[in-house]
Amino acid sequence: MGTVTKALQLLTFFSRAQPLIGLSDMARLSGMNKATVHRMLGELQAAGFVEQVGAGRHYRLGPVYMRLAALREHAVPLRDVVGAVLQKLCDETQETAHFSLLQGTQLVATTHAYSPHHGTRVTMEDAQILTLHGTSSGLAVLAYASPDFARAVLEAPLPARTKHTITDPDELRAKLAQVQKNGIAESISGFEEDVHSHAAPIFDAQGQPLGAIAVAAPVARMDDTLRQTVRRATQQAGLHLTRLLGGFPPDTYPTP
Amino acid sequence: MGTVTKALQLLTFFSRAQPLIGLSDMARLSGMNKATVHRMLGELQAAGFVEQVGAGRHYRLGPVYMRLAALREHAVPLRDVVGAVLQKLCDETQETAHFSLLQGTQLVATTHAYSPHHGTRVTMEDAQILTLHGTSSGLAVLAYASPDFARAVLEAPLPARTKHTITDPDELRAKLAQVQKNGIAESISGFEEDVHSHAAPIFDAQGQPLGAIAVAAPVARMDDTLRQTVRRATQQAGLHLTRLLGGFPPDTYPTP
DNA sequence: ATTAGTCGGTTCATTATTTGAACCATTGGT
DNA sequence: ACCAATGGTTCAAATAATGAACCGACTAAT
Repeated sequence: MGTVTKALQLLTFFSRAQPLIGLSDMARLSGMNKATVHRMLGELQAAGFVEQVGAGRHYRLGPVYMRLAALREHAVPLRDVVGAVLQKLCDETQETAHFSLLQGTQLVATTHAYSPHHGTRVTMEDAQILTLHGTSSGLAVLAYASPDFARAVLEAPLPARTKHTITDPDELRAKLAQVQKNGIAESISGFEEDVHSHAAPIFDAQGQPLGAIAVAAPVARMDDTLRQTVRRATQQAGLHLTRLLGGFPPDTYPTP
Repeated sequence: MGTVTKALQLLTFFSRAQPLIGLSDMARLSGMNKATVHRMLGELQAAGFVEQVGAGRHYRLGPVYMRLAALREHAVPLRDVVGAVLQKLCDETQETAHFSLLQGTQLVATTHAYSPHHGTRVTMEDAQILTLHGTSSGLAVLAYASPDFARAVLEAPLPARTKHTITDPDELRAKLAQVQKNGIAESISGFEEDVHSHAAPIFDAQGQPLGAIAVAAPVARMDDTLRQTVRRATQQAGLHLTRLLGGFPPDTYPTP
């Protein structure tokens, strides 16, 4: 492992739970010698990637990231980042993958990727508005939204898009509890007939859900093998995208 | 110079004008050997700090910055970053420094730092609203705001806070041209009597002014020496803060 | 008051990594 | 067909990274 890699690895130990790390801790965490870590932190500090909080105390992430993040966003707009994750999820599952963004109280499916693997596939309209109670994406968001928001949604009228749409608030509450337990939401024909979909929430920097990533397959194709694949891949993609967007799953989010 | 420093230096060559850099270019820019640069970019890429756009093509900034920027913001809120810059500016000039944020059409002075060096000093109210045409901060913002915004402000009634407030639109337009030329705005007793202030605009990631950083001194103390010091320090602080906040001065902004 | 165990930071001989000139294989322009 | 770029690779020589031991300062417990 090269020196640069080792130095950059140090940055990965910072987290919201541990924004300040001392020299000895860092040496322990990285498994490297204290002197080595000290020199590396010195170089990282000189470049602004890390800074020391007081006089000779702990280290924390430095001031360069705002600028670099802005440059990155300029070079690769979020749309492209989302698109790349969707493409990968789509390749892994061979089914339609889509991303939806919570805009106010509406969940809008903004981006999608189709798999060329099957002749039949679930298709999406552009900027389709998804119901919060009738889609897996909606349930994924609701399960991690603020209690106030979820209550408001469940107390409002719950239209049935299909004859399978769950419209009973209590039944929905039970479903949300299950989503919270598994970290992934599932909906069978609740929005479109013959569509079986799974979704994972995407979180912002405050740990609030900002949208969801989902995989939608024809009901007929959803056997147990595919279901396992989809669930695993969707949850991973969700965590990955959350991370890429600079967000953080809340502490209550289950680890896969 | 350590290897880590050299590798991190590579990241500084990316800019909005040059978001994609090839191996040879990078070697030229850094003055290092191509093989060295190649290995470093490889390590940076493995860590996600850089990525390759196509198959074996140019490099661009990687996906890690969103996350790191979010962590940094969590550890050090913007308020603290602004505060640190103000404190430094205040120390350098021995006068009151303040930062104001453009909120809609209102410019609000959100943070300030006082120098203990003099018995008399300019004091600020909390969340004081600054006029766009009567303060140096306002002029700094106006000079770099969109033409539509500036026109709308100049066509609206221009109240005079003091007898020195400039209220003639043409005279103001001339002043704005001067600000655009120098990159720094100046106002003498236009908002409060006996206050002589200088301000530099702060830009967001789109190159739009989001606020200003300013130094305000009693008129009596503003001799030529102090004026030079203040102008230099304010402009530097402005550029520095813009950079720290992930913003970019527009191409039209003069280099000091 | 003494001790023992931290901490951040430093030293320097040993070691392993980095370095760079020369070298491919491709590509695009003339 | 050629030339001059490009991205990428090789390997002996040069250099920088490493880590055990050490320092002084501090804290908590004895």
